[in-house]
Amino acid sequence: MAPTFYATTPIYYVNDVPHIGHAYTTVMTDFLVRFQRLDGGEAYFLTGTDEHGEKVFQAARDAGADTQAFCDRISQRFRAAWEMLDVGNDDFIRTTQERHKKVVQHVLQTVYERGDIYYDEYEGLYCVGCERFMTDRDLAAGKCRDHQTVPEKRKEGNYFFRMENYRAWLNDHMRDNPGFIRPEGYRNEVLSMLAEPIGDLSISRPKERVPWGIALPWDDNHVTYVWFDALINYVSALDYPDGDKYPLYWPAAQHFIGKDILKAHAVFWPTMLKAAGIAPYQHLNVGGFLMGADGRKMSKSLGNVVNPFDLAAKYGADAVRYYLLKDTVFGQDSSVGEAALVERYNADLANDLGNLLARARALLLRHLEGVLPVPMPTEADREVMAIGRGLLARVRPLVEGLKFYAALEEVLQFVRLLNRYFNDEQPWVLAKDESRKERLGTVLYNIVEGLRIISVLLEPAMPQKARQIRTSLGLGDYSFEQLDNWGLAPGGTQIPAAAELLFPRVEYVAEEAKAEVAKEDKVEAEGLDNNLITIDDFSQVELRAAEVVAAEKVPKADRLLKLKLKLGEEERIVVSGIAEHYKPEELPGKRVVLVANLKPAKLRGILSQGMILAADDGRGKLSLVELDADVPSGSRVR
RNA sequence: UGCGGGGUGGAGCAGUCUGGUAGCUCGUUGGGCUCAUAACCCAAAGGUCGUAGGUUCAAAUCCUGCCCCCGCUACCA
Repeated sequence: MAPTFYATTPIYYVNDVPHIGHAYTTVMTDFLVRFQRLDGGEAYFLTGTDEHGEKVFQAARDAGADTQAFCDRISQRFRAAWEMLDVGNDDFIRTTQERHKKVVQHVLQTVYERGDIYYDEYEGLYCVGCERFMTDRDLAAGKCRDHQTVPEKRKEGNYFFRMENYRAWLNDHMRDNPGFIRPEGYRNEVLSMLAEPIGDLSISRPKERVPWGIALPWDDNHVTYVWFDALINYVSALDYPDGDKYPLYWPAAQHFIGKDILKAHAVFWPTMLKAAGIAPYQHLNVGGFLMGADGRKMSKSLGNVVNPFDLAAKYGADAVRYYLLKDTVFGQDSSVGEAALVERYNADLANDLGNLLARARALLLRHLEGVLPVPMPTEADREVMAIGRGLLARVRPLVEGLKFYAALEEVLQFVRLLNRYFNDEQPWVLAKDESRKERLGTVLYNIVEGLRIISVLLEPAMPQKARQIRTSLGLGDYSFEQLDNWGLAPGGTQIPAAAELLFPRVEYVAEEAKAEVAKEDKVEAEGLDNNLITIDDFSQVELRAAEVVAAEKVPKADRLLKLKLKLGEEERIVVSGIAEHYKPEELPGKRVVLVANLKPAKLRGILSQGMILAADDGRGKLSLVELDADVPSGSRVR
């Protein structure tokens, strides 16, 4: 690997508490950093929190907290989270720190003076309730989704970064440096973004609207937009431009991110760097998403959310780290769950690795007084020795290619080979024959020596357990340099008589998961108590029986059906999102319940005059509320 | 609707860029061993690599059409 390595995770936004997505990216980064260090290189590892912007300001206000105090609290939760997962970051930057603000202003000033920032007025739809401009997705039928009000047209002055001017340069840079963004799929995605104009980037917000941010150095009435602020953390943490760390580490910068923030890191950030006269980073390593055990996006209503910190408390940080590295393919979406973790843990760690250590220790203690002998290798030992010596050479390129799962599997294959060797050489039989004591010693030595190599190669994934393996064999620490030599475990070493079981087998009890879900449901139900409405509130809703006269699919919409309803003499058109649950032809004749006094809204160009009721099972399945056929249409429903 | 990812033995996944023995883990069946955490070792069964075409001496891999699943997105009054 390269002699120096500067690795960063994203700085995590404090409007959310740490979750498995954060943990995933952070563990991958920590693995690579530890690998690099053991491989004789130098590494500097940065993580931190992103604390400015509108959402944080609002979240603090909603929580009734002082903004900075709110940031302090959430930021601390991230620190604690990484401690819990044994993440060995060198620095933890916060965008509200003075050292960061200073650098953001310096970079802004530089780019401004170079003429790449200009002022422009922007007119858009502004919702007073939300206190922000609306995008198309915030609007439904011309109204704000949250406030049901028509937003007003408003003008706002903003500063813009001439990002478009750097599009051609970035495109060329990516062509010249194929590994700039990896894996390749994400590189292609960015290249296709760059094939079309990317526009200029708004980099400021008026202070009266968003007071929580870093003031622009030349205009105190504006604060820096969060992305322009946040991305700079990667250099501000190195005390750019004058600090010692900057020239040392920046040329070796590698960012690790999840695919959700690809554009900001692959397009905004390199063009910002170029405009500021800073060299681009070396690599952007993009990870996929972790899905629930069912392969679907994690969500509370699906009950498939995996909490890595609960798992770490239950099975240990190393088990969680190993699982995330071994059972996912970096760059691709992977599904994760507790049952799969337990299966992986039992198969790889308890049965194969832990058990190998236990059986070797048992024989050493019983027959050789716990003293590691000096080996006398024979022909039968050649395969084990050769594969053990060559292990690092096979693992390293896999790690460099970000194929962590394959790198760990390579090590596990060697663990399995040692178990086979154990069975073939039958040291427990050798022990019964005093004349074969030397052979017994050699076999046990080879297994210990194999475990030494294994423990060092697993150390980036499982720092605690790796040391525990060596401790229970009376061995100290080693670097990768000491792995291609067979025989470095010193003969004569006394192994400790007692040692804790390395990885006790665990059992996954599915019932516990169910109990958790029940608990969550209960909490949600209690939450509703505070949300009670009066009978008067309810009577404002006019529900009526209606008969479906006709139904047809709305073109170019997956979920929508256009229904013609009869309410006594009256006819109504209603658009309903039930197309995935009901076929148009099965609806005519059904008596349904209509919310008759709902304000009409346009959907896919069709005016919908009301809404029909359906039960939602929380798993995306809908079931219409139906009435007996003898209820006359138009009847009031109460 | 647009964009992206995926469909490989019973389950979960590699392999696809750089065509040429379909690999790993779990599970199943039979056997071995008794040092060890009911673990370890051996053997076997089980795959028309979503589908239909095309290119090629040769396709899981390259090209085209289609089907299905997932994510974001439009759309759930």
